[in-house]
Amino acid sequence: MALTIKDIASKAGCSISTVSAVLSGKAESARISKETAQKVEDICLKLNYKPNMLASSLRKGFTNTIGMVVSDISNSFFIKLANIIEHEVAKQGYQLFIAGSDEDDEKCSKVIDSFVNFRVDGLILAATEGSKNKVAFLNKQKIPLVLLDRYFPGISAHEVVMDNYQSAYDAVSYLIKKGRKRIATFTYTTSMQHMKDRFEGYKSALADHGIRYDKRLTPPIPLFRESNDIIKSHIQTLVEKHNIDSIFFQTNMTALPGLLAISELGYEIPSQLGVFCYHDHDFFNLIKPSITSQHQPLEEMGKACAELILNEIKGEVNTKEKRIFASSYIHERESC
Amino acid sequence: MALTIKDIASKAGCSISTVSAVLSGKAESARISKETAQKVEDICLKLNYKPNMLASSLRKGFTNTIGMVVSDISNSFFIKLANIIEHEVAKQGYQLFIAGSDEDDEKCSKVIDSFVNFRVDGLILAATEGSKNKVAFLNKQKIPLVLLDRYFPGISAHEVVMDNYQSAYDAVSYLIKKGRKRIATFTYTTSMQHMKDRFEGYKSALADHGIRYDKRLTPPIPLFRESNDIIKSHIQTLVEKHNIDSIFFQTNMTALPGLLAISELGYEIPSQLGVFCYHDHDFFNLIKPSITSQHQPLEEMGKACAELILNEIKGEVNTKEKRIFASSYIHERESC
DNA sequence: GAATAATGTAAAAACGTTTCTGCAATTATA
DNA sequence: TATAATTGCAGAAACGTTTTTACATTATTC
Repeated sequence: MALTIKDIASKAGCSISTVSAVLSGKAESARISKETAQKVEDICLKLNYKPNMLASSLRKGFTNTIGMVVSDISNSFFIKLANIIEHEVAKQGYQLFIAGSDEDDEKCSKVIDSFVNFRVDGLILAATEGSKNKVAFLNKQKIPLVLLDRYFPGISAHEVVMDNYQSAYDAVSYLIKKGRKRIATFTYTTSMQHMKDRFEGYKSALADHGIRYDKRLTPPIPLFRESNDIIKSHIQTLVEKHNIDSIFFQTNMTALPGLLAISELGYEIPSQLGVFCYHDHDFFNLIKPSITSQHQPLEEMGKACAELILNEIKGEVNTKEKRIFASSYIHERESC
Repeated sequence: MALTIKDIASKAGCSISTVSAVLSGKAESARISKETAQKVEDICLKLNYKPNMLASSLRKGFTNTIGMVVSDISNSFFIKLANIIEHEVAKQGYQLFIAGSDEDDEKCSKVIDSFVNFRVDGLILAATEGSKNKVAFLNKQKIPLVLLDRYFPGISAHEVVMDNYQSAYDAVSYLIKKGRKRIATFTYTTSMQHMKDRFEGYKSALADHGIRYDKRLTPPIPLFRESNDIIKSHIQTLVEKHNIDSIFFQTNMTALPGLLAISELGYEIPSQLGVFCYHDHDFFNLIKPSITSQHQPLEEMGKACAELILNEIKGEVNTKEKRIFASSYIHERESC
């Protein structure tokens, strides 16, 4: 078994309380003599003592950890955010743990429970569609929580979200200004509000520019599991039967298979088909032609997220539910 | 504060040992009556009791968790592996925690310590260059460990690695067979063995095909931090001054900026410059022309990794250090 | 009908920390 | 020189579980 504070104490010829005081930097206030402190430290170093956080956290009542649940751990949007948040909270001595829900309600609930069981001090949550109750539960348990990217009408919580409506509106308006008139859009079927907002943005932009909304140009894409072929056949139909001149991809999840499909079908971007993606992506510079997208202020979002959760953990009770809105800007490239 | 087993016990009118037995599925063997068990379960459900894993693990002496440290959390190679491993170990009731070291020795050491302090039951480690001592330490502490991707000569440990030499050899041979003769290669400067192996593969392939090794075609790329410009200027020099006809990118870290640079410099792939990447990537199908690469058997590697670590945790002491070699196959596309 | 076995549960120790209280020895104060 | 304050530490309780042991009560066996 691993070394304990008790082993150190007996090697050093002192009590465990002395060791504890030294190790937690309280040697001064506990009036431990320099020599004793030094001896304890030397022994710990030599024996490579590693404190047991389970015991420590159990006793202290907090863990100095934050759990982050994202829908898709391979989505660069979330990974970049996670990196930023990780650095921010580390500055205050917190460690960030990241887990993915695979956009699955049950798994989302499970990883949240797991974090709660490990008594993380706070949670950052990019929730799944059916997590409303879970969020309500976390609220009731007064577990510090920040919702990221996704939110629920009727649930009040700290939130860091994007201006989904406006970004979509701007994107579609941009396409229209570029002369596109038959604009298809792809998103996955979901009841989540942030996606509804984007869809509304799409519709409003059309309406405001006098273009009739055509439901046939917005085929529903089921979430996950080889929707790639579905997307491909939809694109083919839309081009061949419905004469579209552009596509607005509302998510990474549809954009990446979509771009692949367009390439496989041999459609020319941007001459035959204009493309606009909601999320930016490192690779969009690499692809030829490069892909125009909305660019999200990840730095800003991550920092806001970190600040909100840390404030909540530290019990700044006065901070009433806050919703931070992040706005995007269009990264113009060659695809439309 | 959160509910405890004590609260449940008093609500149910029984002792905490009874509650514990029921909750840990030992109602039968502890001869708890059906009614009592049912009552306890009902109360837990109604009150939404969440067991405190800190206490539980402290007492039990294990956490049912595995820590995984990767060099770069945004590298799709590692994320995909992590996903596979996560699913595999979950089958046996283990939870995987993932952390990134950013290829930094100190951070790597820190996250390992953090995992050790939290008493994970095992560690999967894609080590950084200077982690040899850390690995030796983990060995000495008898902490179940599997090295992934990177290994250290002279350190014996369970390992899941690729056939770096052979993959590189095959890649370069492929380029040669396609008529390329002036083959540059890019990797980052490191003393890590897996990278040396790839380099040796490159050199052997040249030698075996009667091509003289030209050091000028293998410029050193410093690890991290805006090496993008360096890569770009190297590529330009190599093309303009050294007349290269192809590049073998040995890592994602050089391949992605490299491809971007080639695109920016306006060199034509594959006519002017052939490209071969060591790691496969989802986007390599999307880019035009699509990029030829070695394809790694991630499924196989992940499963091997999970099996090794689980065996070690369960104390199959008979399993002597094992090195699992995964071999790649060439995914032929259009870039060379 | 007495001894034995089975049933259902409670009590207590333990896991490795942190933290509060106590206390002897030394030094300072009056 | 007696009292008070300070110094340097030890002891013990507590955190929320799990697990072992103990112990009444009831049922079974001879």
